[in-house]
Amino acid sequence: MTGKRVLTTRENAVPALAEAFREHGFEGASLAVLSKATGLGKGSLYNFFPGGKEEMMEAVLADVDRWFAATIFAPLEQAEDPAAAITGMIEAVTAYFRSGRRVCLVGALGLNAGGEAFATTINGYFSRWIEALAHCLEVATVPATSAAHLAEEAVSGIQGAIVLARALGEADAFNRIVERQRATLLAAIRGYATS
Amino acid sequence: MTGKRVLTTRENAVPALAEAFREHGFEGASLAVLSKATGLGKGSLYNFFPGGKEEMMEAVLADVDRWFAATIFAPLEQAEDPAAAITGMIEAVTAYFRSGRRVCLVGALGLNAGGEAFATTINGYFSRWIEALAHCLEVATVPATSAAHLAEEAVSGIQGAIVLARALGEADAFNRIVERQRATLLAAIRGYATS
DNA sequence: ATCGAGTTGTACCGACCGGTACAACTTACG
DNA sequence: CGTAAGTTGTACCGGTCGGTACAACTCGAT
Repeated sequence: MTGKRVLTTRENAVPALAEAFREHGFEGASLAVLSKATGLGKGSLYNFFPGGKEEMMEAVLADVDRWFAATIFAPLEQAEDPAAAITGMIEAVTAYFRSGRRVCLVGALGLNAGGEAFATTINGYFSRWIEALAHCLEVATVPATSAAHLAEEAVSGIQGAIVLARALGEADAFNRIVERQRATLLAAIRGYATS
Repeated sequence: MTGKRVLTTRENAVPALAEAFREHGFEGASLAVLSKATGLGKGSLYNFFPGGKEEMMEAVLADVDRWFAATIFAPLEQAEDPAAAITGMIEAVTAYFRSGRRVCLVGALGLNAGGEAFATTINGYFSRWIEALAHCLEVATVPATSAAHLAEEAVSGIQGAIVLARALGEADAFNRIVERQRATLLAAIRGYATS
């Protein structure tokens, strides 16, 4: 226990790894790419992440999950002000995904095979998001089944907005779609719960 | 011009290539994978696709585009019976994507970098889909701006449904979401065009 | 100054990558 | 049957993959 943390890098490198995985995918992000992205040599990377790429991705996913839990899930779950929580979610998501220019790491990982190793993490990410949003809607006037459907649709819609905005190279498409999601959710809160 | 087509394979191999690209992505689909998927050796593959993987993907995308144009876009564009065209679109899409178990090749290609080489094809696929659906809605009572928004939202929603169903490993999620899209579109046709 | 735990770059490994070359084969036509 | 165009498997190329080994280095504690 002499040298503690000389330059403290492991947690420091995670955001750079996340960006690299987002841009190139899990299989596409070679060690050369990850090394350049972090500024660390292979030796350093394997020193911090002995499990290799898989452990790096696990660390990234844990970091992403922590961020979403604190910034998005928690406000929805406590839901003292449902409308504000939903508006906050939309704004946070728009900023985080940079209007669709930035890919959702978890969603993309679930699409391409090779993400099977992280299946439970991926499932948990979306499950918790949907449940948190549904709970927030239930705290408002929305009945349980409608809340579940609306939540599922909103989370799905955000993912679709990312795909479409990327495909069209049109960030405004993301903003438009997500804004409509917000309006739908807020309308439901105000008592227009559909069947 | 003696040997015509001995076993006529080029067009015959495209569906197998498409499945391989869907399952492994563009970068993840190695020549070994493609060879096994098609049952053809590397020599045969390069005989039919001298441009390598890129030409194979182009052929696959052209095939996908042909299928969508004939099965989905054309009925929307002629739109003699808008409601029937929309219901047909939803049913065809559900069958094609196997309730989300099957990935949308074009959407996934747009997410992961490396699909940049096919950017215009990807853009065209989604643009035409949205425009065809919007035109179909316009043929019904829906005003132009609402039609454009609804169409954009529906196509985006289908992509999101694929992402979510895959992430949750729950095919029913796809069916639920897509069914709601159908209901929304048909409701709009019946005159409930929103702002 | 010395030591040792922690950190880093670099050389290297076998495996596999996309792609090429080419000999062996199949087949239609004369 | 002979031949040539078309098709196929296989060996091979340089390069890169993920991962390992290890010597050189940093730096706080003594």
